[in-house]
Amino acid sequence: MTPPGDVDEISGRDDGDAMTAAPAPVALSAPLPTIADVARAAGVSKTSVSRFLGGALSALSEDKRQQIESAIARLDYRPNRLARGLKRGQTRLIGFVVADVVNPYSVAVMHGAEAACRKFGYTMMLCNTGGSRELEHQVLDALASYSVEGIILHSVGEATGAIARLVPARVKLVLLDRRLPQTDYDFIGLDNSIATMLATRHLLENGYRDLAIFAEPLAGVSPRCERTAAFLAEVATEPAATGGLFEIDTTDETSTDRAVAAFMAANRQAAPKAILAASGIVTLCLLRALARAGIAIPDDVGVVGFDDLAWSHLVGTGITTIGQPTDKLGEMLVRQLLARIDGDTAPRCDRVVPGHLIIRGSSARR
Amino acid sequence: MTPPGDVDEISGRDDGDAMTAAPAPVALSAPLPTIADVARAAGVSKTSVSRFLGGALSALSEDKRQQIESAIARLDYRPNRLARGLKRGQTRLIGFVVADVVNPYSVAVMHGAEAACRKFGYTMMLCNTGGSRELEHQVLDALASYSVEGIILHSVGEATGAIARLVPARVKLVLLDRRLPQTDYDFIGLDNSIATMLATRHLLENGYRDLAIFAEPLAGVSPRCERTAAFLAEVATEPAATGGLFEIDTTDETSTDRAVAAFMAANRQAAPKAILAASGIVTLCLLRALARAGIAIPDDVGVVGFDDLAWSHLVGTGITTIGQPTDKLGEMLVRQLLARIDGDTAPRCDRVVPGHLIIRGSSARR
DNA sequence: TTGTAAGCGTTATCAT
DNA sequence: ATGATAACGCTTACAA
Repeated sequence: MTPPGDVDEISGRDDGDAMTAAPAPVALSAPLPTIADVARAAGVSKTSVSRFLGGALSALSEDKRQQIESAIARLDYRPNRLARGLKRGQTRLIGFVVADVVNPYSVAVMHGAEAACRKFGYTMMLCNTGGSRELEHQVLDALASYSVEGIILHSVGEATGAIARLVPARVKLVLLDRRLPQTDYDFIGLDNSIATMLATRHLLENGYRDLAIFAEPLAGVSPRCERTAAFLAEVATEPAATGGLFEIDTTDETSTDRAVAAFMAANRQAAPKAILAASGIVTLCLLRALARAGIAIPDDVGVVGFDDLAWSHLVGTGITTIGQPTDKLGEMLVRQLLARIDGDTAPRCDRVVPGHLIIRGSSARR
Repeated sequence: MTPPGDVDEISGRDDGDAMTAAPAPVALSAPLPTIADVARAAGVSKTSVSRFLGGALSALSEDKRQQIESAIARLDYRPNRLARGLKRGQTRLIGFVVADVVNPYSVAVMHGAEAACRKFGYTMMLCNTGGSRELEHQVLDALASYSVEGIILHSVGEATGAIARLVPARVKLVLLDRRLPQTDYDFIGLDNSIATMLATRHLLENGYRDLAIFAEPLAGVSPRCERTAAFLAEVATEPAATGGLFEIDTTDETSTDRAVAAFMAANRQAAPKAILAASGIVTLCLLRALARAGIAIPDDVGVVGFDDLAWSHLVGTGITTIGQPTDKLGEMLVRQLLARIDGDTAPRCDRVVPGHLIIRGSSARR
């Protein structure tokens, strides 16, 4: 079928390797076929092949179309995205910068975002900052150097020059979960006020009166601040209730131990106590500390935690949690980015999704 | 300081936007500076700038070196990695293809791998296959189209054409956790035989005699097969003990319920029962099923699970688990890849790391 | 030590 | 409908 002259030198240049009857049609060290190879094999110009690739079918005769199609299949050709990106400025790359990759919340959102990226033909570059400003700076620069079209940023909590520098690089940015004060970047996250109110109200309604919110050092990180503020505001609506904030260092066990001891030792012994953990990590640290101290849930203290984790209902009689639609968040982030990439110039978007309370044994009625 | 003529037209071409006193030195819609811009600003050739960038300091006069350095700083220039990759064939990109991004095991390894990538100047592209052959095929193709230099593959379990196609594309491959029969790709994972033996022996030594291993359908997936085989072999060393395999569908609760019921109803009522869960996901499903059935751990049944999860010690009196050095695995994977990229042609590497048993209450002595 | 020029694999412009 | 040809931003012979 194929004239011998057309066959692009597949002849073995291998030395030593005597696999003469190799099933793979391509020699091990053959250079990858380029658009030029396809053009030659199909007897057309590179331009025509490019048109075929770009879907400009209308400007192609059925004749050539078939020739090209078959040549592509024969050579197992696939376009080089780097070259395409360089020329067209469309890399179809999206960066996901996360403060903590092992945080189940981030992972869950990442899951949704990755799926959305793939759905829309994008590929995700993942970077972890570990909560370090320096690293965040570094990875944002790195992503920009790859000409990603957009970045989803779960920031360390403050606006940095590295973020500002994305703008001239034409990289679209959307913030996840954490707002950046004084900036007007798009934002998507949880409706912290309502979610916190829901949880706090639930505790109050179930008879808890001496409340506390455990959080990582607020340090201006928006969800921590918002949750704390909403918690205190809600507690204030119940005259008989008190509420306080305990900041803990999640990397230091004794920190949580101390906070727990301080809270449990507080005066109002008669008032049923409960703790709202402001994040999944804090929930974990808190539960560990309570276990170490031999404090019973919910008998000695009620517990509600942000972020519904897979194991929430396995601990004790189950931990009451605030769930977030993480997959949906991931998809929303990508969609928002793609809209901007497509030229959407609407004013800053600030979209929040509602959390839902999943009531389990840890906040049982008192 | 800077002669006016040297300043590359920063002059505002903005229409409408009247931010005359903008703090950012670069106009919003200015094209990014290229190596040519730097060369012009520094009064040297592109070549010299490229040499500077490439660290060819020896071939550069101190004079020009400073000029270039200052020009780069002035323009806030950063090289375009796409262009560099296209020309040099070095993209500094590594793909991580994982069967299940939300699996804590994968996440933990990813954490280590991401850190290693960054350490060595690489950036990670993350793809999730959800265990689908088709998706694996698709994402491998996508990664190849970006000319990643290497891929870490947590495969769906079988060798596919998509994997074979990476070879002509000169993409290095290293398998994580799951071997691919009939292939000779580099492999790094857990020493399943020893880890399983450790866990099984522990159960036997603690008096359990009626054992079972719960696993997802083996389907030729190597860790599942190896763990099951090692489990059965170890059980066989104890004449008074019996052991069986229960395959469960982790996406269907009733599947685990049925398996648990079947195992618990089995004859040998006198023999203390214990279950070895062959993965973190299975452990989770198992614990849920036991909770639903009201079966007490370890009184009614002992439990040991693969993969040490953050919450392992919070459930009941703690779940005995087999921990893996996941961060180390991640780094090993990247190092292996980089070695191959650097031209290492050593024969197929098959490296296993030892797991360690973390003994908690779920396997207490009978 | 420095620079010129030719590509890397695409797409886009402009002819034809 | 089709095809030269010039970019995209960079590296690298090869010259000087």
